[in-house]
Amino acid sequence: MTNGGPGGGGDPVEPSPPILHVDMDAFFASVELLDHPELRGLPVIIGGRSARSVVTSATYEARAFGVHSAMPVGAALRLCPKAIVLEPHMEKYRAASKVVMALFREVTPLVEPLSIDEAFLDVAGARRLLGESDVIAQRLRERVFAETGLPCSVGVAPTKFMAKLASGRAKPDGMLVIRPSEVLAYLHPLPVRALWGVGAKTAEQLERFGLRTVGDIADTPLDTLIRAVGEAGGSKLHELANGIDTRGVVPTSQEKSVGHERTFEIDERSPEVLRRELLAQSNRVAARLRAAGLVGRTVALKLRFADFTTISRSRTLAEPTDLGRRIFEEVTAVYEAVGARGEAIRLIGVRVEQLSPADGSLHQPALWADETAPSEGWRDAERTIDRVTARFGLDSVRPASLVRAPKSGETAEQNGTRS
DNA sequence: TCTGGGGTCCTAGGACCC
DNA sequence: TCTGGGGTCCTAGGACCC
Repeated sequence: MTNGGPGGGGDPVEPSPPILHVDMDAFFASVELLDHPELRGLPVIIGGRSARSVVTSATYEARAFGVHSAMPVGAALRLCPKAIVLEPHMEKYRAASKVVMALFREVTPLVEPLSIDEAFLDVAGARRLLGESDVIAQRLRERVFAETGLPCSVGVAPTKFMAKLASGRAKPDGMLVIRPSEVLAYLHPLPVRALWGVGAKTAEQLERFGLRTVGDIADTPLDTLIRAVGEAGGSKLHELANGIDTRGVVPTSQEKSVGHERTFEIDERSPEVLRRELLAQSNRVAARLRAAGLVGRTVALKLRFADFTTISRSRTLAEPTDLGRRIFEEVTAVYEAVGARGEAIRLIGVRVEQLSPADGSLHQPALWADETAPSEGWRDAERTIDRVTARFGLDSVRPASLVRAPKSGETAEQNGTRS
């Protein structure tokens, strides 16, 4: 309104959109290629060598054959017999992740890591110093590649959801800016599957209501959507489909749970082996809680049987804990209560939920103080183990099966689903 | 070569309290 | 003691994401 130009002149310049979504391309595979330059240009798959392992990342050369993450390695090799399979090295990926996240933080402190290989950046404030957001994004891409040799794609948009959509469309090694005025035109022709939170089941459900595109959803009354997919999902979908996404970029948020699980190469029936696995997992969960300065109140057991049916049983403690011994006690009691003794177990896992800071800042201290006092000895002992473990680098002995999949694969699939 | 491992969020029912 | 409704916590399962 303060603007001079009456009527004529150029249309007011649209502000450059404030949100960046940076997504590393085929992250694990790209990191491995740094150590194996001779494999560049070839189909490479990252995955374990056990019969039950899945693809956690694949180069674009492999994806051209239809390979994507979460696919069993065997199936991937059937599609692409010449693919080279490399075992994952999580420590390496975590280290690379730290480097790129640090580069992001040089642009703005408002960096929200979404997983090991992607993050949102709010550059609204950085624009005055660094230029328009598309310039920031392009420089960041160049910088990341120059410093790490790793390619990434960036989406630039007015909201988190649109930025993520844009980075997906920009892949690989690209950038896409979606301006506020372009949002709806961009969004509405896409299949519902493009919406955050719409997976196979929800898409199927929406299809039953005749809803195929994002535009269809935007045109549907809210109460119909809620009938289709539930209260929360319906409202979320309605907003996203109309380009509304009010979530801010939040640099830090507290973890809600910590867990470990393992799928056996061959289904396990031995109570002794399962007990030992629960003990090892309890200790690892506890060590991670202590390292993060957290305690948890709920201990959960997860079991997957030979036929893939999966159950979980949990118990809430009177007092939160970060002790492996306590977690183990509880989870074995829960396991015994299931009465699955002797059954073939495919997967077993331990998770601790309802986390809070160990210093008790959010808890009333006194009530149970007397009862917890005796366990302080154990806590000291476990802290000592943590220190020794860290000191001698025993962490790096952890099995390579601690794998987190990168976000690859999804975009190829999305592209494919368009009719 | 059937289906990993790390998570988050939502729903629904029951207990329990007011 | 024919009977309601809201709020919160706990548990189990499932969808979804990377």
